[in-house]
Amino acid sequence: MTIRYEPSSPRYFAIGVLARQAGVAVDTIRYYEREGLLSSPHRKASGYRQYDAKAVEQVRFIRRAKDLGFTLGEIKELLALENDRENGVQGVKARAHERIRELDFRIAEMTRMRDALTHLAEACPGHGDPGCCPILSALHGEEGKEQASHLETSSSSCCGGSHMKS
Amino acid sequence: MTIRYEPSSPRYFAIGVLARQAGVAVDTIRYYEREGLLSSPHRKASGYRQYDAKAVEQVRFIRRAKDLGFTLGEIKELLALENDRENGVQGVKARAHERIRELDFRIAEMTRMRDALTHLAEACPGHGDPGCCPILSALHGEEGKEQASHLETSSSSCCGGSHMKS
DNA sequence: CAAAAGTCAGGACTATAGTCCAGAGTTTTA
DNA sequence: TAAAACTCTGGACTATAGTCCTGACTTTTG
Repeated sequence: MTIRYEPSSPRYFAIGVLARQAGVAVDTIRYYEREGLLSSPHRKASGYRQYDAKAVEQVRFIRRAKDLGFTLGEIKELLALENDRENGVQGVKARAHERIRELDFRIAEMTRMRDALTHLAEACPGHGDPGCCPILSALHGEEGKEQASHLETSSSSCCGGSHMKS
Repeated sequence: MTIRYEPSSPRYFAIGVLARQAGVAVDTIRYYEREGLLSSPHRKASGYRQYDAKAVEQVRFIRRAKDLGFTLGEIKELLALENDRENGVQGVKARAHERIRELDFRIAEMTRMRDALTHLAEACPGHGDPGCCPILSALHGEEGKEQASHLETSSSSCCGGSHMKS
């Protein structure tokens, strides 16, 4: 009857617990294992999978990376960094640098996009003539005097300055 | 026989040209049209689609957004900004701000990830004891003294400082 | 100790984002 | 003008990333 707060929490737990902890479905865990993203866990005699806290972190990592737009294949690459440790540190460095370059690229692109959108939001003040903002037009490629900047030139001479219908 | 450099380039071109210009397959263009990402273009009497320069920008925009990890559904949302212009500027602002928040989040997450990887690359100097770097261990969730930082705490007391096997 | 809840493997099924035909008509070009 | 290249619609097919189902077995719990 004494409620135990699991002072030294039970080292191992079942797949359902892992799933709940990591915020994914049980099937997803098994799927990740099949796909080689999660190494086969220890099994008890019954065949039940046994996980520990590390597994939770692993699954969460996969989730985060996936949400950031990485494919499972790419995530496997990321996780492969760990494996490379056995092949020597050289490979780790190289792979890490590849990943960093890719991340830098994505960050830059996203930042451009965000800046363009910020401009858009600032420029159209929520009142006045709709159709005023060149970025808005650029988004879809409106007939215009200048070639539409189309969300990619972050700081064109935008609504902030002087703009008026012809 | 006089080669024309198309001084005022032909306003319209066919789907194949658009595909080449935008760097996608013809089928992809038609698919985007079916899915409502691209508005139905003008057709000539024969039924052939007729595109202009704006279309190229539209497709490129879709591609860029997609490469940044947006789903076609999300991109449709982004493109809907343009449509909202007719519903007034209010909606545009709101949607733009939503998108901006989302982009900010992604950028932050990616930056964290990149920083962690940079640490990893810097810490393991390409020589010495493999298994030295706590981030590397953290990546996969190694048995360790401290709870693995697991690529998410960008500046833990990492290899840069003092680390040694137990 | 029996029912309820959880887990197993394997395979079928889903959504997204295309990709690839087939057969017919259209445009270009040699 | 005839062949080559292109485009049309509609439907079948692919890869990715799961999700769901079945029937049997295991563990928990009342």
